[in-house]
Amino acid sequence: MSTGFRRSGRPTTPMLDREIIVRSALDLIDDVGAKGFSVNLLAQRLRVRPSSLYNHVKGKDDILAGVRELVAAPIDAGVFDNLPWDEALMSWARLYRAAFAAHPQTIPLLATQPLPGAHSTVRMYETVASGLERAGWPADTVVPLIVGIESFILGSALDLTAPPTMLDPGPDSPQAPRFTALVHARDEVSAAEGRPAADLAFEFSLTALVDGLRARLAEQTAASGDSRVR
Amino acid sequence: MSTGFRRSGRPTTPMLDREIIVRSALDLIDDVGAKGFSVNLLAQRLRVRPSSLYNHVKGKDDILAGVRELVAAPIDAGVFDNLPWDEALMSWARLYRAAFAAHPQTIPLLATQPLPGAHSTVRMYETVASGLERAGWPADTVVPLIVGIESFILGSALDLTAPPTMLDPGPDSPQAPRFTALVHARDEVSAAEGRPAADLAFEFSLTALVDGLRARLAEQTAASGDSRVR
DNA sequence: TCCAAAAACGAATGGCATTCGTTAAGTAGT
DNA sequence: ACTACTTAACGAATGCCATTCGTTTTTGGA
Repeated sequence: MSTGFRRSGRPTTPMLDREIIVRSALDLIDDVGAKGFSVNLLAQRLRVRPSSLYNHVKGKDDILAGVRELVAAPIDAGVFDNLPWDEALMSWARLYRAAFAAHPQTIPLLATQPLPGAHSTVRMYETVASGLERAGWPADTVVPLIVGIESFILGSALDLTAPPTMLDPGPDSPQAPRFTALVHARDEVSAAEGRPAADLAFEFSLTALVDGLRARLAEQTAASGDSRVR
Repeated sequence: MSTGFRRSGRPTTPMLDREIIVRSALDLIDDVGAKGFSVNLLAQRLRVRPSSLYNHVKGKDDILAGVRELVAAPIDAGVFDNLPWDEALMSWARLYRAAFAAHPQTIPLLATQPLPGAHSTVRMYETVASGLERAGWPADTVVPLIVGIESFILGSALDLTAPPTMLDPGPDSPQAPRFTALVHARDEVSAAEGRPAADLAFEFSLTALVDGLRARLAEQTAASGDSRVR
């Protein structure tokens, strides 16, 4: 019968490994938010002293890198192998945003820190880039396109962390009558369709962005007399 | 002759006010980066004990809110009063991004924290929203449009904090041959034009986004038989 | 069987934001 | 001019944080 604490010395069965730590960290962030997350609290949850974690993990940044991999895991670029580039791009963008939307509390923690050179990440970029190149995008435009849409996705993810309604101090703010009215118009549509306003904004701009890209590609292939597959 | 330190008690001439603190904070962040910034270090720069700051400012978050106002000050939505909506939107987006690009170290600090309800911010939204409404955008689409383009801008600002070149581990990474080649193609264009790659990506996608928006508006006004100014 | 590595603890370090009590100087009212 | 209040600085203390190091115990391979 355990007395509830453990003396010094290696335990008979290990309490920790990287996997356990990282998964528990994600749970903790989901529970207490980015601001509340700390290594000490994580150790407490794992029934372990904070210093024990450092046998498996380099430090807080390393833990967050692991959390990032976990959150990003469901982002599958495989759609680029099966769909036309424009449909694939939209699917990928939705998956990407949905992955972060599933853990909105992690966004402030993960958005800033530079992305990991993890294999999975590089493989994803390779798939997306190859798909766009195959579709006929000029070599020097593929990476800017990816960077641009990724910026949009990440910015939209950040938007998820903002308070749900943009601004609504008093019954209506006399400072910005038009803006206030337009926010209400948006909210009504959101309520009528039963979808969060942030989702509608994302779809609206994603559609516009991809429409614009389609037009640009058509223009470019017409000008160069190029004829590629899809 | 001062001995270099000050005893307790109110000083003969005040050392601090909110303005001084906030401006110095921005300078400090520009110098030492988001990670290096701390209230203690700021106090040290101001030749003052940390606790003195709390006579003028509520805390670190309050300081950052002030920094945000400072950084965002040059974002002028006045273009919406003088230009067609699409040109105004692009000008505004460039100003917005440039404001953050002028202080890239602040981005990790400011991107996450929810935006302030400052008067200047609300006024800006009012101007933008009114401009778009005047141009014929349906009431329920104006706010989604603003949210979308703002997400893109903020995401692009975050991109500025990332290492300049996206990925380039060895001479070429065998994991992602196409992607690596396409990064190089982008870098060559960037070098040839003498502009940072991030700028080109921003312009590329901003153009596509606004192109898509233009098409959507044309479609909508045609469908509804509407005829507005501009 | 012995020994190095692994994996836990416990104590300590230095940094952090913030609070509180103290002190001294301006300020307003009598 | 004396008093009382407010202002704005200091100094000490609190409680949190991430991280390091030395110690202890157990495991697993030679």
